Amino acid sequence: MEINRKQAVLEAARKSLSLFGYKGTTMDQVARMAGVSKGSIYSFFASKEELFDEIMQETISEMQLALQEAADTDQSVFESLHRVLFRVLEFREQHELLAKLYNEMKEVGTPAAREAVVRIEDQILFFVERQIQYAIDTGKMKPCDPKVTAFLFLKFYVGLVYEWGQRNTPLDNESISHLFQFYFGKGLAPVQPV
Amino acid sequence: MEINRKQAVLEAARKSLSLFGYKGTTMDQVARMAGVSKGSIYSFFASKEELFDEIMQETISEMQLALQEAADTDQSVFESLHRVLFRVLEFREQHELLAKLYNEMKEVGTPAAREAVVRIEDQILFFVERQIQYAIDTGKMKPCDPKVTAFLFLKFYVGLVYEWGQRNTPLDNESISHLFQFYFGKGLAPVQPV
Amino acid sequence: MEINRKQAVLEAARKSLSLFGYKGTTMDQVARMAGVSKGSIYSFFASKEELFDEIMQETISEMQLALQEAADTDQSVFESLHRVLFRVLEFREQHELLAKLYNEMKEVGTPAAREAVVRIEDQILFFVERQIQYAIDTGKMKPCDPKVTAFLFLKFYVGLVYEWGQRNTPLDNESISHLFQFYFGKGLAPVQPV
Amino acid sequence: MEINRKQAVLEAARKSLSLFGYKGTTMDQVARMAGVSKGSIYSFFASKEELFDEIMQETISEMQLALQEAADTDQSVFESLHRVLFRVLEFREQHELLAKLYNEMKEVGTPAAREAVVRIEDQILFFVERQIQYAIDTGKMKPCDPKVTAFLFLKFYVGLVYEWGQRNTPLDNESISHLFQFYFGKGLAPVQPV
DNA sequence: GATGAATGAGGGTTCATTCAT
DNA sequence: TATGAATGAACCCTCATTCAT
Repeated sequence: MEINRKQAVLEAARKSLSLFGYKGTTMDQVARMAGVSKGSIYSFFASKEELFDEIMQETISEMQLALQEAADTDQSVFESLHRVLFRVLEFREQHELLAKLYNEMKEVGTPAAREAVVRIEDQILFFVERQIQYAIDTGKMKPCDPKVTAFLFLKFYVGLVYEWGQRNTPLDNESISHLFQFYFGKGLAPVQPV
Repeated sequence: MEINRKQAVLEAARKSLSLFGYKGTTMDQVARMAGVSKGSIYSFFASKEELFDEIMQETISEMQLALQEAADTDQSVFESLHRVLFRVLEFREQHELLAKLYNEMKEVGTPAAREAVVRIEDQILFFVERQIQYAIDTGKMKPCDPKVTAFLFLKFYVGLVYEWGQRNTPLDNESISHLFQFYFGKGLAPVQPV
Repeated sequence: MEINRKQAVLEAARKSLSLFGYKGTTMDQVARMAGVSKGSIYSFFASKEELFDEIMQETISEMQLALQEAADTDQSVFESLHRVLFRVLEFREQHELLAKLYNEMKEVGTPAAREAVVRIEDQILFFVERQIQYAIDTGKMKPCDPKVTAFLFLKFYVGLVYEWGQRNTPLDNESISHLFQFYFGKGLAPVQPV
Repeated sequence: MEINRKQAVLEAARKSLSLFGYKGTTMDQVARMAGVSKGSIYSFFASKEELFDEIMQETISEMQLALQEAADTDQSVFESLHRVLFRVLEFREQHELLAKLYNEMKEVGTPAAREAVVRIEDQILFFVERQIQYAIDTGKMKPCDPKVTAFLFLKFYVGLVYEWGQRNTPLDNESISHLFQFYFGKGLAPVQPV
């Protein structure tokens, strides 16, 4: 039973963090959302900060594992790239959470937590960057700055996947894949530009 | 003299909000930064919330005005589009502030303030959307969903302008303009795809 | 078996009280030190307060018994006096504990517990007082206020026995006895003892 | 007005500490006793600990100053000794407070505060010790261990002055002086004083 | 009007006590 | 019966808001 209760706390905290941020999340609220008492939270986590550190570490570990898996299988460039970005899709909420906390934590976070957020972002970016570089080298992509391109790929994905869905009909994964190919692959200029 | 004092408060509050967010901003800090007493703030604004509502309204008004100006002058489609997006660039910080507060305010903000943030985003998006629709209709752009495209344009801009600069060498406006044309105009696919 | 468990709790509680005081002693700590569960403590004692009341009562009973024994045996005045004070020596720690709790309990203690502490002190003092009065009456001691003298005897003993040892090399019982005779014996003995 | 309020807080805190100890003293209680709000305390002192550090430092400074004054004036041994001990009398409550906190602080106190308590006790003892040593050297006192004797003098005084009065009719300073001379004076004086 | 000292509700945390197992 | 996970009242501290000067 303990594991479920701890998980419930983590779940509630994750949700509250996404909705209200670090300062906006009170232990009372987390306790209420998790259906446990305030005191119980402190039997699992020594402090509010440690609770949120654990959420970060957990999220980061999951993402790292996913990236590793995606990177390990050797396949064609575009497939690999898609796989990685789709992996990121699956972590849409976690990613959003990290980004949010990253911003708020500039002020209050532990150095360790902030480091971790920067690291995971960097890892994703670096992985995408390598795929792009390889695509360029093998002539599958026009020459471009791989760092900037990787950054924009990520923005594009997170935007479509997470933010678009907040105020419009969410897009399914296939649509997102098509849009990705449409905008980045072909460009918007008409074939015979005026 | 009163107007200057009120402006100083607004300026200080805007700065503190950008740096520390809503909860991280204390009235003491705003008073100190503005060089006025805490009591004075309350002679201008009934509450912390009202102060920040006013900042939002002000920001939104400025952005609306800028958009209006950009929209009013009748010019070729791409120029108009660029002008609008460049206008948005000039409000990079305000925009970031709005986004930040929008997230944090989900909890504490007045409904009015939250409405306002949504509205301004919608206005920008709608304006860009119309430009895109017009470009499509006149054959200057490949057929595409104008709503999604407008959304991605904005993400792209905000990403390059604000977020890229947070951890890399910031890009000047010209570079951003070139990158915009490069990615969206031509696409990344090589001319003779393999 | 139950008796042993209860005794273990009492022992642990007494130790923790000596070291950390009433507020500094947690039920968790007592349970850990006694090697029983927290719940078990509550099967023996209705509350933290009752547990410590019982420690007081127990300590007081032991001291009363010792005093009674010392008082019952009829011997010469000085011997009797010494025996009583040496009895008190043997309870040095309990006595210290009582004094400590007495002070801290002013706030939280039950009236009964506080009464008890006052009573035991009074009993000791009264016993010593009688010995002194008898010594005066039989010309073995210079006339003096027996109440004040009893009080000072006790201070003297507790000071030498408990407090001196906290920051200096502790004195053995014989040394203390000598010092007692040295300071009080000679000072109070008449020039021509009867 | 501020000074009075701060003084009121110090006064209330000192009182509460004497009555209930460190843990038994709540900031709410101090605020109530001082007639100020809880928040006000924190405008004078950064934390509960700092408040009590200040009380200790203050007490210690006063006692040091008093000792210095008493020590500086050069007079006959007994007079000087009395003056010092009477000085100590005047600080009866502070002294009691220090001793109490010293015990409780073993667990929770800052190292600085604990150091300070030990230091002041040592200073008093050392001063008395020197007086005694001098008295022995000049034949005004029987040979004895000056350290132990100093310790007992202090116990004697504090006992008579502070503790006796808690449960009996308090003694005035003159009575105490007489008792001191009666118990220690005669006992220690050589039969044929020089 | 301008000031900032004063207030107290609310947040994080601890721990005596309870109760399902 | 014995356990210790769970509870929540109460503690220390912060900060938006008020009001005497």
